[in-house]
Amino acid sequence: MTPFNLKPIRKERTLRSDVVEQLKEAIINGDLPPGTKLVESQLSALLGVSRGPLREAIRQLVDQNLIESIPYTGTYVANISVKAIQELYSFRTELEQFAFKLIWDKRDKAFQEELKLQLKKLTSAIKDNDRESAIFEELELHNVVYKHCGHELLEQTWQRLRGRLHLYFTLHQKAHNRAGPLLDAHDRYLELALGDDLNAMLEHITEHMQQGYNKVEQFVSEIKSNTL
Amino acid sequence: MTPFNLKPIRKERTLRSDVVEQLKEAIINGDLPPGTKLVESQLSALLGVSRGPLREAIRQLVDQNLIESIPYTGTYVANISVKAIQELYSFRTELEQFAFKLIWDKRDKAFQEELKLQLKKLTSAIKDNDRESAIFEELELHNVVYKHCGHELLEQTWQRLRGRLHLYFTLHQKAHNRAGPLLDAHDRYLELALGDDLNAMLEHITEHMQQGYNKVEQFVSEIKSNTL
DNA sequence: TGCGATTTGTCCGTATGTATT
DNA sequence: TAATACATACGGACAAATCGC
Repeated sequence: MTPFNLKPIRKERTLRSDVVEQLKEAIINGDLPPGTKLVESQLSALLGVSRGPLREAIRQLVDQNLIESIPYTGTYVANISVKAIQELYSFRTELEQFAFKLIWDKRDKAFQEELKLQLKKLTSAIKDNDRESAIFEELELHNVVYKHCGHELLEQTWQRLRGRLHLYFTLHQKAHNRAGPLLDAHDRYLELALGDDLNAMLEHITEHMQQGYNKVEQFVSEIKSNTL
Repeated sequence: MTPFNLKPIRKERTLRSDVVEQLKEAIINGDLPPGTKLVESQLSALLGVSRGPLREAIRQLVDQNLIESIPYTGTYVANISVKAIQELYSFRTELEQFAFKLIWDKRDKAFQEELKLQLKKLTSAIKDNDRESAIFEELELHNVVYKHCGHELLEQTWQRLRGRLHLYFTLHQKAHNRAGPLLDAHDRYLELALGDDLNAMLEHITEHMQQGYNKVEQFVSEIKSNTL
């Protein structure tokens, strides 16, 4: 621990950014289920902001694939589909493999410690049976990797996937009332991430993602077939 | 040619989307040089739209990395930097390799023909010494690949890079008054893309991108050192 | 088919917050 | 410190498009 481990002061505070955060939260937590129609007048009244900033916030969430927008018709919380999940996981596999290729020779002490710490947090959340935290810490674990790559474009792209991924995890957890996907076998992930065999790590990512995909895909299929 | 090869009617026509296109054009063509401050009141008067749609459009261009925004201070046309170019090219390499892995076993007649046609357009533009078109057709060539992958997330990510890439090409061309990067050796690209050796294609992409990066990086370094 | 209600898209005037000089 | 310029935000109004009846 460094003596002055200060939190970054929240710069960039605008109403728009606040609204983005709140809406994202609501979607990710499942308070606004997929398909929900977002009516501007209602939302602006609910949030206590005017339509201007709200519309700008919605635009940003559309870019993050959390909201779908049809001109002159309406905006809706993003729906889930097997194809979208397929794409998300296959794309994520590539992203994370790229990340490890980038970071491999730059894995300093700080990185290693942060990764270990994050795994502890995740394990702890799982042990406490705190599902919501577990999902968050799971994503934070991967986030550590992206953060340390020093590749802004990559990190930015990851952030744009993260919300959607979080949503899937939450839905999965709510549907089954048990731990979401990927919440185990993280020891192996860490071991390889700190080891010295890059190819083994890359392979593990492929398997890791495949496992996660299988679980999510299965449950989405169930939902879809139930609602027919 | 199919008998009814109708162009899709431009749905999604809103003032915002028009402004996005116009601003993107202006930035990409170099009419709005990097670093230019965009003053809302001036721009809205110039474009003949109110500040509402303009602000929403700006938000979208920020997400495409064509505009940088500092809250309560101003928005500026994105600046160029060696690091940004490095990131763009390394990331693009991964994207395009992923694209070819996806499309490899799905390369039907339509894909092959479209790729050939697009190369013709590019070659023609180069021969006519039409630099602006050449840049566009170059990007269109790669676009064909992404389009045929059937992977929305991938294509979307590509589109978000495309503007920035276009900007680099334009700057390069304006600075040197000669063809931008990557405007040769496309025959080899096509040959491999239609061939049956995926690994050769993947390797070629790495080299292809590396070449392009070298040229752009060099010229950016020149600019930077000139303005010291 | 048309009509009316609802909602989005857009404009404008105004007020406040922030950075810069 | 004050003043200026501009971004941010508000609220009311109207136009345009969609959808249900």
